[in-house]
Amino acid sequence: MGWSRHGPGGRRGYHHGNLREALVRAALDLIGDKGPGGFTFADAARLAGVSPAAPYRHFRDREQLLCDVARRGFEQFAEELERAWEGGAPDAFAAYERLGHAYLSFARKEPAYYSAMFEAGISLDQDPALRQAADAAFSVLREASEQLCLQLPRDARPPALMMALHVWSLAHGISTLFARADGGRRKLPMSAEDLLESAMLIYLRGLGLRASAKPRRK
Amino acid sequence: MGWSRHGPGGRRGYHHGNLREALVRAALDLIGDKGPGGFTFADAARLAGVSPAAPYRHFRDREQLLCDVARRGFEQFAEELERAWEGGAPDAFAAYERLGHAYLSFARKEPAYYSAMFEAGISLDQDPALRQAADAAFSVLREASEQLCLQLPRDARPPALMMALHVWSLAHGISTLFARADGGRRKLPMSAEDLLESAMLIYLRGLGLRASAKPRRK
DNA sequence: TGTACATCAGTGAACGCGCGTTCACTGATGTAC
DNA sequence: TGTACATCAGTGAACGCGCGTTCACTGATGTAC
Repeated sequence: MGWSRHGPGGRRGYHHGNLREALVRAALDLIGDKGPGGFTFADAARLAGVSPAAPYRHFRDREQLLCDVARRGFEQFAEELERAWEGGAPDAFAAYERLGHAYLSFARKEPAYYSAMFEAGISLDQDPALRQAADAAFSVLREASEQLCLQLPRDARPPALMMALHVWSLAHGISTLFARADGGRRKLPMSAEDLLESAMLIYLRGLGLRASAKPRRK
Repeated sequence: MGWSRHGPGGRRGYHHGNLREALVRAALDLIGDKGPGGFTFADAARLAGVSPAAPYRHFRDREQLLCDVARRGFEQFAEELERAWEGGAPDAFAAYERLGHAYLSFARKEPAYYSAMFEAGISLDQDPALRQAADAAFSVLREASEQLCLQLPRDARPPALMMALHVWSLAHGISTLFARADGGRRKLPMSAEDLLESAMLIYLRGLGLRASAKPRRK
């Protein structure tokens, strides 16, 4: 089955119509099932309903397809982080927490993208567009950190880049250890979301940051 | 070459003498080179200098070999963490920091073990000894957290298990993102070690913990 | 101490399988005039 | 509007390869007596 050319609304006949997209979606499906190492070019072709030679019209090889998947993943990731941060409104502290939630939510909702982005072992250097997408995603976190830092007195501000790296590491660690689709490898006394939120609160308190005292009601 | 039967001190002849060990070491070598997904049973046999059928005398299949590697990894990991913690002497705060360093140091020094343990996708449930080894490693961190918590006034103590999970996630995130043998995917303004140390300091400060003020000189 | 025998731990050939990749090809689509 | 032709995006057969696994086997080792 999969996204063969016979889907409703899709073109039919000799030409698939949108094979490139179909291959990407097939790859995502397969990565979700078997991990980034377990997906094969031939499998993707089969799932898309074309012959094993067809993918070569669109991707040089398996690696390039994976790379494309990762790039799309980073782009979507950046979008979702951006949407969660929303310029730091209404206040930076609350928005920063939303950012953390969005990170975890993406890892949970799109495990295949997340695998391709972080666990497929592809180098960011092999494609400028990939690196750019990855940088864009990280920038959201970095800029949010910068803005949040502004709430501290000038002489108590940590380097925002370091702060971003700390939070990223924390979110990535929790995502990979506890937020897998398979329910994680270890029983937790709390959800991965709560785990990240509590860790971020403690970390931010360590920096001298606290939730603003203003009432949250609008 | 590899650990064939002709190594100095090894037995020679028809019987390998210590094939089981040799296969484990070959697997580690291969995982180090190509990741846990890239190693094959046949490859391990070749590297150990035996026929492709020989490994079946010692391991049911590739999965079981991987599982054995992971178990050994956790055992060594637990040992090194234990050694770093050293009962929390001379003071728990300093020992806790050593624990963080030991975590990162293991991930850096034994990337193949680390991959097998955390990235090979093997379930901890498939082998009681594996789970036990993994639990033992985590226990070191949990017990250290408990002990460190005792330095806080009773009404300000966080759940030690949560604290252990936070620190583990942080260390794991930094290890996988920045402490890979390939130098990491991203240029850092600081070493992974410094990154972890600074994050832990901030986190612990957030809990109300600080380095003891006593002079460290003996 | 020597011998017969059981058991252990390898061999090497063979198999079926699926993958990546190539090739000449062909049906479908788009465009110039 | 119609036709010729170039280009595009697929097909399907074929290949070499390495893997996992099995099988009957055999050399080496250990043990009973």
